[in-house]
Amino acid sequence: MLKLSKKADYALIAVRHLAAHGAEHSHSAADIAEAYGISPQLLAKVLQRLAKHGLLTARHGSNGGYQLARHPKNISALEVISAVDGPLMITSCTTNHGTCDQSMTCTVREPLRKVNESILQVLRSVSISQMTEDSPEAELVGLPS
Amino acid sequence: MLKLSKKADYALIAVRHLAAHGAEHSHSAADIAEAYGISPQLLAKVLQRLAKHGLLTARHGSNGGYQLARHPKNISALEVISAVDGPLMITSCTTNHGTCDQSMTCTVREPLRKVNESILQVLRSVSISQMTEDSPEAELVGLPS
DNA sequence: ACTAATACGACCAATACGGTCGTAATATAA
DNA sequence: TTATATTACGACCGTATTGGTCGTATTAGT
Repeated sequence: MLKLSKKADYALIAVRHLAAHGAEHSHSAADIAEAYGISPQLLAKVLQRLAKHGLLTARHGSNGGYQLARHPKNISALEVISAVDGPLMITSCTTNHGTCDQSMTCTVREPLRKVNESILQVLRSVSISQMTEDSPEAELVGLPS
Repeated sequence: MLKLSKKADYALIAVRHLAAHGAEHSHSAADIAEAYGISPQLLAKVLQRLAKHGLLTARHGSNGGYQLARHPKNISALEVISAVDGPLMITSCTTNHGTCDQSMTCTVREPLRKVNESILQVLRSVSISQMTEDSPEAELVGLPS
């Protein structure tokens, strides 16, 4: 229903947290989870995926945890979301059409592909650092006036 | 996972079909369904919702069916989608925060609300008539260069 | 060694979604 | 005025997806 998963939500929250609270020291999954009342185990899995995709660096052991791998200015919301949820395509059968069932001569595929690309562009244009500063101005993102 | 439902897909296909195939006579749910290999009953329900939201006009009885209620130029993809899937909000807890569980002081809510608004704007900027002409040009929609 | 953390896969439970069925209402045509 | 074609609508079910847990291995610091 065009809604992003809770995992993606959590991922954004966590990454934003890392960006906002000193990019120096690492934060453990448990700490972050507690700060927002999220299940620690679930958040752990989410953070693992983010680390696997190179968005975070992980350190084991005491005083370990996660850190941003890059400057928050260079991490887009899209990266975070698709790291957790997989490639974002708005329909079941865009681009690599992974089973556009029926013949259906799916007439809306092409227009929707463009819409999809636009949404990607929106998400791509939002950086994590933009999300930390809950700027009062800065209305719509990535859109013409 | 930020994907639109099949019902929304079907709705777009059907509305586009009505726009493309003579806005004069009506088309029955069964006819449209057959044309694209969709379950007639399911499509019927979808069309009913579209009619309920004033996007289509319905006529009972023989030679009845559905017609566009407005010129396809004045029907946006957003209207079609949200008629079928309900109001489009990207997170579980945007605007009318219908149960942003936990205290969580959900830090990403505000930034995501803006992203949501941008996506709405993209969808709003795509008209059905735009979807009928599978224009080779006209790349990204609703986005700045 | 002990402990604090990540890593990861298997697994379960709840919800959402796609799809069907049955029945009523309504309009057209014969 | 009867038959037929169609919309209208709610209840229902099976399956797929997702949220969330558990157990265990691994790695690093003290």
